[in-house]
Amino acid sequence: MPELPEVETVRAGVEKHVVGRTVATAAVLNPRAVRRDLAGPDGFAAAMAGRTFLRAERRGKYLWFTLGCPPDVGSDAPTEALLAHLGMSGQMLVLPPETPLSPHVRARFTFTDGGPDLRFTDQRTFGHLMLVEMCLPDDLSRAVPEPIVHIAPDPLEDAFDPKVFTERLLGKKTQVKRALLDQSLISGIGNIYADEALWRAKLHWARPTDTLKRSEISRLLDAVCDVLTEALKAGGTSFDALYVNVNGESGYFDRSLNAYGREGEPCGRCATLIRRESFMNRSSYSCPRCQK
DNA sequence: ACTCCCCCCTGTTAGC
DNA sequence: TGCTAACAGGGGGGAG
Repeated sequence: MPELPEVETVRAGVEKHVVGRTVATAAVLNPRAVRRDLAGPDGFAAAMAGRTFLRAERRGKYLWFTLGCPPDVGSDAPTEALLAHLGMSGQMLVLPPETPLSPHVRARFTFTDGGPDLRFTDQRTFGHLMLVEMCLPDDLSRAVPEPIVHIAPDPLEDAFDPKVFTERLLGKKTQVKRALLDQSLISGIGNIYADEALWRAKLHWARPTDTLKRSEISRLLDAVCDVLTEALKAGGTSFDALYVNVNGESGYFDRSLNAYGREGEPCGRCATLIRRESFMNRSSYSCPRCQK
């Protein structure tokens, strides 16, 4: 599942292959891929033609490409971006134009240089694309696409402030894992890395946030940063491939997981068997001894 | 205003 | 063997 490390891997890969190139044609093969774009499939496709990919950026699990305008559009037009979320199964494939379309290609961009296509491929269609305006959030920290101004900074970006996070966390009346998954509080963490960070910090997922000590929050943040950084390092080895392929389930970081998906296997610290508990109609994995 | 939960979707797998 | 049901889970939006 694409969480921050996987999305960053995709961002870096796409940056390498499409920045500086100009879209010749855009085609939406499944309208659901642009369901959040008010212009609809035809409007989206028409508006993307002639645009130049300028920069590839990311916050949490969202990535976007700032766009240059065609020459006939005034340079004072607001900065726009192609915003993407990979959902559960989204991929950004860079492939030669003659490559046959796989059944799950949802949107396709060809380029004026005749080079490789960009194909948004998404088996389960939880991901989406939209053409949006950039805007500055209230704290003026960093320009982001308008639809994601409510998404908090992720722990690996400069705009992330541990003090702000700590105070907001302490003010919440919820469980610590719910808070980690709340993208408006801290972004980029999904079910896998939440369990991994909680295991490293020796905290149980159901711990009420308003009972956390500041030292525990600090430990948790360190664990979050460590696990995301290590996973990013492991996932970053595929940058040189011609296409950028992300499949969280077969990712390189699998071997390094200490809790997630390891029900019945021994804890790496104390050898107690890892347990699985139901949580929000999903699974939470933890060590019964280390994470009381 | 805040928290919680359902639902969107499809391929794989477990179970009867 | 063949079918159904559970499961994977990000996040919007509505209910409470």
